[in-house]
Amino acid sequence: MKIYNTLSKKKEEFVPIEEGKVRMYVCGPTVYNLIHIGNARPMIVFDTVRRYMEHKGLEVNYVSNFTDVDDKIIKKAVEEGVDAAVISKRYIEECKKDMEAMNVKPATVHPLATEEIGGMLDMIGELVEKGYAYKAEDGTVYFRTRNFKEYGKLSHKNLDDLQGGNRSLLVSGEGQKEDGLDFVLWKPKKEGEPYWESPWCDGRPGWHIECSVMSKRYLGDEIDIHAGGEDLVFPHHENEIAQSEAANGKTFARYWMHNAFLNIDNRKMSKSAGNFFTVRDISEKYDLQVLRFFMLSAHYRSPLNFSAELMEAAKNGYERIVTSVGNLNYLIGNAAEGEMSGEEERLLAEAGSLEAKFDEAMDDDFNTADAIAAIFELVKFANTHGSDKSSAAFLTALKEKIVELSDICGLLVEKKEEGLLDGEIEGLIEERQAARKAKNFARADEIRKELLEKGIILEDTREGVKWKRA
RNA sequence: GGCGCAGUAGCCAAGUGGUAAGGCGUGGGUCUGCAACACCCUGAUUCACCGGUUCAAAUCCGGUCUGCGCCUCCA
Repeated sequence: MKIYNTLSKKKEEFVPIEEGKVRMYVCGPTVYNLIHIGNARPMIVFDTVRRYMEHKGLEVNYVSNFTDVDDKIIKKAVEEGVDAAVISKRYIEECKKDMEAMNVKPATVHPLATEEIGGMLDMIGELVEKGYAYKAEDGTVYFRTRNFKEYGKLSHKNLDDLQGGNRSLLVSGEGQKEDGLDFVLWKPKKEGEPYWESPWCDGRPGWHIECSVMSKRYLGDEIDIHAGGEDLVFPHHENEIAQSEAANGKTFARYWMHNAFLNIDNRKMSKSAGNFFTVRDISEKYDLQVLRFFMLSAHYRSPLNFSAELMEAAKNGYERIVTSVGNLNYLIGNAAEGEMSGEEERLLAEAGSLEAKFDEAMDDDFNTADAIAAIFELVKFANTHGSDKSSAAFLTALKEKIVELSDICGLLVEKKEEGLLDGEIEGLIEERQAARKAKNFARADEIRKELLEKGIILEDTREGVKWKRA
């Protein structure tokens, strides 16, 4: 299995620290609002990475935090006149609902920044002790960036170039830093804000220290994979490396994975540009499986553009897989029991090569676009070779292959047995069948239209009437 | 200004030295009362452009154009 490592800018063979086990940390969202579709990309992408690793038999300890103390949360709390914890709690719950609808597995642990303050105080204290951090006049604790010699190794930046980019000294507190590159580990409270006591001042942690500490607490000093959106490479992840490696004296993470951004209509998504969508917005129009399918249709390191048109195409593509599985299930229900024929066994072996293609794609830095192409080829194969003459064993084997590969991508393609239709609708379907038999097609079409208005789509197949919800 | 990414059919998107996967859409056909589903056929002599290296390039090198990202909160 090869993974592209931002550190080396190369694909590297993945070798876990401990054989058979993976320690993985994914930077989670700041919970000040419903998550947007940009937040959804890393969730879906890295959940897929996890699923594939688990499929390969690796045990993945997957940790993803919620940042629940932050300026934006406080701002929102002030607006609503409630406690910051009310805001973060609310949006964590909402986020979990969205994750479930996208079929993103809950992490092994979802730590909250506010519950890890003790660890942060410890790490900051250690950094101060080792000379990597210092307290300024007002109690703010800064990281002494230039003391960490490898600073810039992840983002491949040169410290002096960064210095040039640091144009403004107007940012509050800037004047008390020893160096423009130094960043905040702990900052003093402001009136009305949540705070914790510390040896330096009453205040709250800087953003970067949170992840360093939560990763250490749940995964140890040295982990296999640290992941997040590409915008986090600098400064967030660079700073995490500096903090963790300065404090722990060990390599923080061996592999750094970053997903590219999601754009909307070829523009960066932003509230001010008015092209901002939450996952909840999308769920009003689409099954979120469609969003998941869409996200996986391109490689995670390529920018992905989102538009209404592209979502429609994704919906049609996703439904092609669902329809095929539905048809297979239908055929299985009506197929005669019995052995697979020699020809069927030969065909099944042929289909096996498509599974190999899927694995090969995923092994190559999680090339989900290629992996999904393999699923489509399997769908085509099943549609072509599965018929009412096939054995149940053959049909079942084909179906299971499609469902299993889709499941590795976190795509649910087998529709659950829908609840029984209510009597009125069933009556209409029967009436329509009678009308069709009597060649009263006008009435038959009228009923079909009526049912469509109730969200029931009818399809007359060779085997009988099928229906599905719109 | 510094650092970096990308440009493959109408659209999306794999492919990083050996002669262009897959999906969506379009058009035609089979099936079907019709519709839907499905299947068959339909698509780039060509991979932004110009040079170069090579027996061989979408893939490597140089240059040009275009779009984008990071350097500041951001997935």
